[in-house]
Amino acid sequence: MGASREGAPRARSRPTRRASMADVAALAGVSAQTVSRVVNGSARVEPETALRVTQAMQKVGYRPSSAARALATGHNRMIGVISFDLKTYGNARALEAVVDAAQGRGYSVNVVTASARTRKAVAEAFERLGRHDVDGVILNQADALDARLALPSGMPVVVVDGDDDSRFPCVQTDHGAGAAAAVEHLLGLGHRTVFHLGGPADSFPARHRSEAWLRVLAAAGCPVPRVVYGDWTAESGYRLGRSLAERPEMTAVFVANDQMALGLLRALREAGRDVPGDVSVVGFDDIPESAYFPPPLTTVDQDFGGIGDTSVRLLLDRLAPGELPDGEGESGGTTYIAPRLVVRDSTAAPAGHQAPRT
Amino acid sequence: MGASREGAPRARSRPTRRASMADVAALAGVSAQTVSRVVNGSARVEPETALRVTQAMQKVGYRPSSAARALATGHNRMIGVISFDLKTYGNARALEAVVDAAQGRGYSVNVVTASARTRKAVAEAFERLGRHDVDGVILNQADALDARLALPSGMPVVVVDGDDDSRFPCVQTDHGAGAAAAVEHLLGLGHRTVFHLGGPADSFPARHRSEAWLRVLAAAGCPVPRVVYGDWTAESGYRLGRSLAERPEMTAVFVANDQMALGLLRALREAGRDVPGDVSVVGFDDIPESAYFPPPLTTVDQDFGGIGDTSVRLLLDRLAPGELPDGEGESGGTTYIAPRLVVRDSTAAPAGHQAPRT
DNA sequence: TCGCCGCATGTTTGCGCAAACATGGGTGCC
DNA sequence: GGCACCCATGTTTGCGCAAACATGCGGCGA
Repeated sequence: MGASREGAPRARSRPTRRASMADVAALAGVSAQTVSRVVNGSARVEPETALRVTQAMQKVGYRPSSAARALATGHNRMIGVISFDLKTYGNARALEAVVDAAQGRGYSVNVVTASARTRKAVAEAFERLGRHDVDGVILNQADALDARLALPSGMPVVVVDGDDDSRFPCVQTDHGAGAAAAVEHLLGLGHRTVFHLGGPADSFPARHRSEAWLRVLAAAGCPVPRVVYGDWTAESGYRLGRSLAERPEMTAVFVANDQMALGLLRALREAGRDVPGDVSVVGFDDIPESAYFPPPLTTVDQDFGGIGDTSVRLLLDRLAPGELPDGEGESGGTTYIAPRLVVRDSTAAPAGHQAPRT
Repeated sequence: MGASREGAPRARSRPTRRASMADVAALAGVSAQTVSRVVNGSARVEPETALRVTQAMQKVGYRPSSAARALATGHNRMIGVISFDLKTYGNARALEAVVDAAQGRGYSVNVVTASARTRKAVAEAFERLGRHDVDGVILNQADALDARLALPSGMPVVVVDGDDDSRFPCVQTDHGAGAAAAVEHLLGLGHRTVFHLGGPADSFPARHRSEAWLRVLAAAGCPVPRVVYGDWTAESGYRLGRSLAERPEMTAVFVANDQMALGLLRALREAGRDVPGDVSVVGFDDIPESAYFPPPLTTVDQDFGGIGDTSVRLLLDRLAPGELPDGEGESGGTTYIAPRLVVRDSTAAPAGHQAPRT
C-alpha cells in the first residue's frame, strides 16, 4: 500500500487526517478529557465550556473513532447477527427487526450469513463473526450447539427460533400456539381432520409447527393423516400438493408456510378442487403476497417486531451486569412471542357441513 | 475445541481478559511483533517460530482485536450498507448479495436501515452509519445526494440502483434493458400496445422501468396508454388493476414488479378476464412465488449476485489506492448488470392473432 | 475563621496492535 | 577476505480514547 511516506512525527502532509479529540481540545482550549466528557454527555461540564467544545467539534468536523473507544472501553456497541438466506421472507424480516431494535438502542449490527444449513457453512459463519469485536450475538435459527463450536466462550448469545439451550436465552415465535390456532380454526369449521404439509425436518420452526398440529389432532381425537414434508419452497408445495390433491377425503390442510401453500393451491386448482369449497388451506408467515393468493390465504402472522425487540433486549441485558460475571449465564429461559391467526378466504366449512361450531 | 478455561497468566482480577498478542508472545518466547507477523501472514517468519506462535495462540485462545487493529491501521475491514425495508424482496436480496460478496473478500458488513423514504429517515440512517468506522459505504437505492448530507466527506461510496452521481461509482440492474425485453416480448407476441402499471415515482428502478416501457412503445409507433403508478404492493396492484381490468382494449400489461402483478392478476380474474387468454402480464423481479402465480408469471430476473459482487469490488477498489488520494474520486461511471426475461405462462399472443412474429 | 467537601477540569496511563526503525548474524560477490 | 546486503526478529512509538487519579477553587457548617 502506497501512501504515508513521510517520517515526520506528525502527519501534517497526509491527505486529511481525521480530527481527533486532541484537535478539538486544542481549538476549544480545554483538555482532551473534557472533550471526551462532552462527547459522552457523562460527567458534569460547565455549560459554557461544553458549548465551546461543541462548536469546536463542528468546526473541525469531529467524529469520534469507534475503534479507539472500543479499544479503551472494551466494547463496541455492535452486535452480530447470524442469519441464513435472506431470500426467505421470515429470515429477512427477523434480521430487519433485530437491526431496528438494535439501532433503537444505539447498537449497530454486523451481519454474517451462512449459505447453507450444513454444519460446515454454519461453522464458517460463526468463525467469520468471531473475528470481529461484537459485544454479543443473535443466532437466527442456528442451533445453539453450533455456536459453542466457534464463538468465543463467554460471548453473550441469544438464540432466535432455535433449540433451547439452558446456557442461552431463547426467543421464539410461539409456533406451537400458531399452529394450534390454525388447526383448531379448521376443526372448528367442522372438518373431520386436518392434513399437514410440513417444513423441512431440520428446521426448528417446522418441527414445532408439525408437533403442534399432531398434538391438537390427537387431543381432538381426529384421525391423523400421514405428513408430507417440503422444503419451504412453492415448488415443493406444488409437487407434494399434487399427490395430496388426489386424496378425496382431504378437506383441510395446514401448511407450514405460505410459499408451500401457494404451490399447494396451484396443485389443487389443477386437480379441479376448489378452495375453500372442497379444501380449506391455512398457511404460516403471512407474507405480503398471501392476501392476494387465489384465494386470499388464511395464515398465521408472526410478530417480527416483538422478536427483534425481545432478542435485542435480552442480549443487551446480558451485556450490562459487570461485563459477564462468568458464572452468571443462568438465564436460559425461553420467551415466546405470540403469533396471530389471520382468517381470509381459503378456509370454510367442509362441503355439506351445516352449522360450523363456534 | 470448546474448553479454554483459564490458564492465562493474567485473568486473576478481571473475569477473563482476552488474551492479547503480548500473552501469546510471552508464551511462545518471541516478541509481540513477531506474533503480529504470524497473524497477518505478512512478513517472513521462520516456519519453526511460526509454529510455536500458532500453538501458543491456540493454547491461550487468542483472537485478534479488530478494534486495536483498526486503531493502528486506520481501517476496519468493514463496510456499511444502507438499505430500505427488508420486507421488499429485492432489497433483501441485494443486501444478501452484498454481504456474501464482502465476506468473500474478508470484509464484514454493518447494516443500517432507513424506515421510510423520507429525507429525515434517510438522513438519520446515514448519521447512524457515520458514527461507525466503516471503510466505505454501499447505498442501496438511496440517492447519492442524500449521502453527501451526512456521510463524512472523503468516505468511499458506491451507489446501487440510485441516481448516478459523477462523484460515485454506480451499479444498477439494467432496468431499461429488462423493461425493454418485457415490452418487446409482448409486442413480439402480436399485441398492438402494452399498458403499464408502474412503481412509485420516487423510486429509481421504477422510473427507469417506466421510461424504457415508454421508449420501446414510442420506437415501435404504438399508442401509449396512460400509466398508473402503484407502490410496489400487491394491494396497489389489485386496486389499480380493477380499473385497468375494465379497459377492453387492454391485452398486455407490463407491471413494474411481481407483487403488483399478483394483485393485478387477481383483479383480472375477478373481472373475468383470462390470463393469458385475454390479457398478457409481465412482471419484474422474479420473486420465488412468481413461478406459482395463477398463472405462472413471465417476469424479469435480476442478477443480485452480480450486483453484490460488482458493488463490493468497486468499493474495495476505491479503498486500495493510497487511502483516497482526495482529489481522485473521478470514478463516477455506471456499471449495468443485465437482467434476464423469464417467460412463463402469463403471456401469449392476443386473442384472434394468427401467427405471432418471432 | 478554619477545614472539609464537591465540582470542574487537567494529567497520566494503558487498551492491543502495526508501522517504522534497529540489530545481529549469515551469505554472496568480487 | 572484506564488505554489502538480506533475513529473522526485537524495540519503540503512537493510533484515539476513557478510566483513574490529581488539582485547584469556592462555598458552607461549626
